[in-house]
Amino acid sequence: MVTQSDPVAAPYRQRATLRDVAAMAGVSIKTVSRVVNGESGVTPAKVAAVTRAIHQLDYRPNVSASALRRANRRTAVIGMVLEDLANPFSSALLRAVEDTANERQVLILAGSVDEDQGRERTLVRAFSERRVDGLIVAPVGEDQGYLRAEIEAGTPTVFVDRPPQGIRADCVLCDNEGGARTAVHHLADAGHRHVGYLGDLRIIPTAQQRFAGYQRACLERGLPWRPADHAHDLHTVEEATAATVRLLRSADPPTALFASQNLVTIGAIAALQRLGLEGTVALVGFDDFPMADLLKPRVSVIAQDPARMGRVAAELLFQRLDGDRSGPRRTVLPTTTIPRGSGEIRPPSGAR
Amino acid sequence: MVTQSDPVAAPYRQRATLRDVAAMAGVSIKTVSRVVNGESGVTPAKVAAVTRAIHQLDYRPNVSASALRRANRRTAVIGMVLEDLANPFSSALLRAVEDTANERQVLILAGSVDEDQGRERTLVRAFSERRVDGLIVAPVGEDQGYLRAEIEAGTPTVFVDRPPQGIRADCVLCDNEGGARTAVHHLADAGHRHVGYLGDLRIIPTAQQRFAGYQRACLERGLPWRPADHAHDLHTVEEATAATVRLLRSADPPTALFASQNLVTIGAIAALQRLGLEGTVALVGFDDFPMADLLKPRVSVIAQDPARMGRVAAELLFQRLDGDRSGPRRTVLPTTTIPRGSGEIRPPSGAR
DNA sequence: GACTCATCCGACAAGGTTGTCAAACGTGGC
DNA sequence: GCCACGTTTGACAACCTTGTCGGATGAGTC
Repeated sequence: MVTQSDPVAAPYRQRATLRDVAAMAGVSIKTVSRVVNGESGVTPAKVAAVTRAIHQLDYRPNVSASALRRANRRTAVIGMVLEDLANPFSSALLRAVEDTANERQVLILAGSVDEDQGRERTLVRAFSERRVDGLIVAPVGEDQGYLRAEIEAGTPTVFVDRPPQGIRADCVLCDNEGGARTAVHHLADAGHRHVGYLGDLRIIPTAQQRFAGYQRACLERGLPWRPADHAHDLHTVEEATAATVRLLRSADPPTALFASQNLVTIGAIAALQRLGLEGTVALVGFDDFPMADLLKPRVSVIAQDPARMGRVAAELLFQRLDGDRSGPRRTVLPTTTIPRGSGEIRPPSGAR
Repeated sequence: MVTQSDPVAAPYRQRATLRDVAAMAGVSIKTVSRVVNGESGVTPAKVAAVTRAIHQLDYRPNVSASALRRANRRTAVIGMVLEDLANPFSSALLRAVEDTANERQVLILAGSVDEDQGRERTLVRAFSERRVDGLIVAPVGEDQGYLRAEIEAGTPTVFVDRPPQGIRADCVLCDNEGGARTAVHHLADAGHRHVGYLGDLRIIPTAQQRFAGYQRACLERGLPWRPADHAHDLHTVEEATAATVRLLRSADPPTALFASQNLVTIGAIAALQRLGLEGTVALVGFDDFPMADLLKPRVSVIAQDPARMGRVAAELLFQRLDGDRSGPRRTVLPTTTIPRGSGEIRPPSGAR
């Protein structure tokens, strides 16, 4: 790492305010305010004088001061609480919300919580202290009751990805149970009777729902129920790899795998490759990921649509901001099955 | 998509202010202010009364109003202008900056520009109107001179990934030329004499630098210079795939490829797979990507370290905010070569 | 010329907060 | 009981803006 530096320092110039512009244009500050906000009732001559002064001084309105005084108090900023800004799911959500917010000149404050409940609360508090107009929250904690005060104070809040607990509020979810169920049906359709389950932390509601979907499909297809084939609480690629290896080396290993999450799927693939079984053991993952169709075999997935989820959540939030005071709304988005190869591998002919 | 809704609406409760707390605690608002800010000179009895009132009213300080009045004017928010919040490079940068900012209770406003110069400017203006304390900008425009006013007004600005043009300012870059040069040397070491170049939009400075590195290495190793082997201005996976196919189907195709960017690398892989040449034609990509070591062959890359870049940039920004007024600093981070297989494929014995 | 009326404009207060300053209070020494 | 001194406290102004309101101006009508 190379750092170059050269010595210079210029004095800071104060930023111009309405008062400065007014002085230069020879009008009152209220008139400048009128021009800045495009209000009527200013003669063209004064508009021109003010506009000239604004450019000359490079005046920037102070939206914080404006929001403080303005009747509706809007700051034109919304807050987003996400699992991890660096993970593709969170960042796709963020990006979709950004695109929707952008149409309304609204900016986004975003933060990661990393499955830390305390962080979720401090982040919400920090946003609230900045008086964000609204919140979009992918909750990690076991109770979002603390958000009731925010919502009642007029900060609309939409939960995404995971439902809120301890409070009734707007949320946009994915059909986790249905998607997981479909995955197992898909594998059963290919002839598998013995499907392993690889799951995320059980405290996460979505993981619970996906396991419920797996369970339901097993019942529906009469697949044998063997707790030894269920690996739970896998939260990293490494954990998933290790668990997959363990599963496949057991006495009576599954002929197919359902991986309930992104990183878990990747861990499973790494394990399959290590054991040389990627062409033998079927695999369906929940949640699509980049490169899934460049791997060999190409990886079949149950895809969520985080961009759509973000868009729907943002649109709902803005409806609320536009005055929609109807009761809490719960939207469930469907999943899409993408067969690419790995999920269509048939069981070895000897398998029961 | 299923939406459920039920009809309820509660009236909004006004948010408590210093005045409300003061009234409840039976003190002046200034005393409450002192307690909130942990200033000395308040008797324990009053501190207790104020604290009780704060909890009872669920008081949230208004940091915007506070920043307006406070001497240093700090809002404890910084702005980040990035290429695309949804792409892994941008989001890794964002996340690293977040972690550094988090230690100081600073929040982040972030936005995507998508190679749109106009958007870069409107985003910076929007941040400036919110009076962010500092800016971290991955510039796309051809001139960042417009930022001089911001910087002179006391908003420290650090450029990342790409150097600013038209202004001398802090920046944190990656050694693009050196990394590209290393890639070609690596391929030449494996015996290749004929290395194709797949590059991003030539208006992007980093793309220029990487091409310069490619060129330099070709000269150093005496590799033949054939413009027909250079595909420029590839900005999507599809464009890269098409260009790669074209290159490899030409009369005298290269035996190795250097892909100057993430998406371009992925496009090249897709093309190689389509042509069945992934085991025959060597490939080194610039910038690592998830799954690179699960593909077959595993993909050799020149890795940048966006997390480190973000951390270094954030630290520099906070140094500036802490009063460091020394001259503009330019930091260049090294790249790392990660040989995984694709870059070590040897040319077919018949190749010149 | 007196009147109405609409338009344009600025004085003033307010939004939630903090910096300044001086008043009030308590303590200790004589 | 008086004074000096340090601590605690609140009144007030200010930060940058916008909402309210009333005054000034000019045109149009009788």
